[in-house]
Amino acid sequence: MPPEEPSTRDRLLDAFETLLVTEGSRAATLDAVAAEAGVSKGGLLYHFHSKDELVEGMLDRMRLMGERDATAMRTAPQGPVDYYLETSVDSGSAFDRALIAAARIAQENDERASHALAELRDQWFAVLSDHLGDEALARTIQLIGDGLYFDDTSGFTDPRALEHVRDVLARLDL
Amino acid sequence: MPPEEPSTRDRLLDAFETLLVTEGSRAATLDAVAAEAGVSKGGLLYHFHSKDELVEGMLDRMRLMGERDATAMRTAPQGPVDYYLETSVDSGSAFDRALIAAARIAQENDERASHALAELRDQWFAVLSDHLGDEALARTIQLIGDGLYFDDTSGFTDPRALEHVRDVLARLDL
DNA sequence: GTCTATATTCTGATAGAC
DNA sequence: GTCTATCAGAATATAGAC
Repeated sequence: MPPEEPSTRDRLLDAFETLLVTEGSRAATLDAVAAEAGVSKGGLLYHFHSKDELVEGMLDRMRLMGERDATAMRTAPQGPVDYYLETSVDSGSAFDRALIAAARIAQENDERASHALAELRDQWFAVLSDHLGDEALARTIQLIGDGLYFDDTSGFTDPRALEHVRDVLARLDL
Repeated sequence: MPPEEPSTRDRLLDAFETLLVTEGSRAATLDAVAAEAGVSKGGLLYHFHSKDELVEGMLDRMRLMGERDATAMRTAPQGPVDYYLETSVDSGSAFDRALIAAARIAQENDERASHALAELRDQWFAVLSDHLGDEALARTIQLIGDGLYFDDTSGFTDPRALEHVRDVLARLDL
């Protein structure tokens, strides 16, 4: 069967994430989300009764994608380290967008978002640590990934950053 | 002479930064900033005619602290690398608070904030690169610093992170 | 399921008293 | 320099028509 059109509900979550990522949390109003998704505010509020429910819907979807990502990382042909570093620079994937959006929400002092992100990080660290058998190295690589991610989402783009990291890791026989 | 009391102007900038860092940009309203600084909204608007001027005042103050930080990094007794990594975990200093606050503003699509932060990053990279004579290593260390900073400001605290990084850098004869 | 209309509160900003 | 009073517009949310 052909791929289904995204439901209005999913288009609303997409719109919410897009606004959070590109314009920040102050711009992600119900009005703006509805307009971005091409529905009225009343239409939005039928699917999500409040802004809080919009946040919860977004985090639920992110957690689902997180499960799949951890599996992909464990079984990646290039190995978990390279998979992790590659996916730390924003590929524009739906998962990346969800992660950045959740980080924006977490910064507004939202415990649910902070907690969901912390759980994802713990999963990633477990995969790296299991694979490398070296906690210090696993943590350092996670920090490099965090740095790549932070730079990328902050607009500090160095196109050669990943190449430089691989160069340095090679000196550690990785 | 004794240290001066902070001016109302400085207390307003402090309050703005504190709210941005602890509760995010949505919470940093003029009302909230005035209350946090212990003045009325009218009092605030005497010193800063608009929210935009508040942002500019904050960035100006941050740039000033940035100049001093770059000098301190170049002349640090423990060397630039360790100085940089140490100051990448939030020490609670006024400069750290300003950096985090500026990052929050930058995320709201503010070019002035993004540009000011990019200039600071270029200064830090120049000091690291000059000292190490190795661009790949300098960039990797900057990424680790970014990761430490990101984790710290996101509430992902690993008290042994810095220790782990030092361990790995030692394997590179640093 | 989606829309329009409306109520309520919040936000940024002005004017003018003290 | 700081305050109170006030306003226009935005933001979240409800009610009810279609």
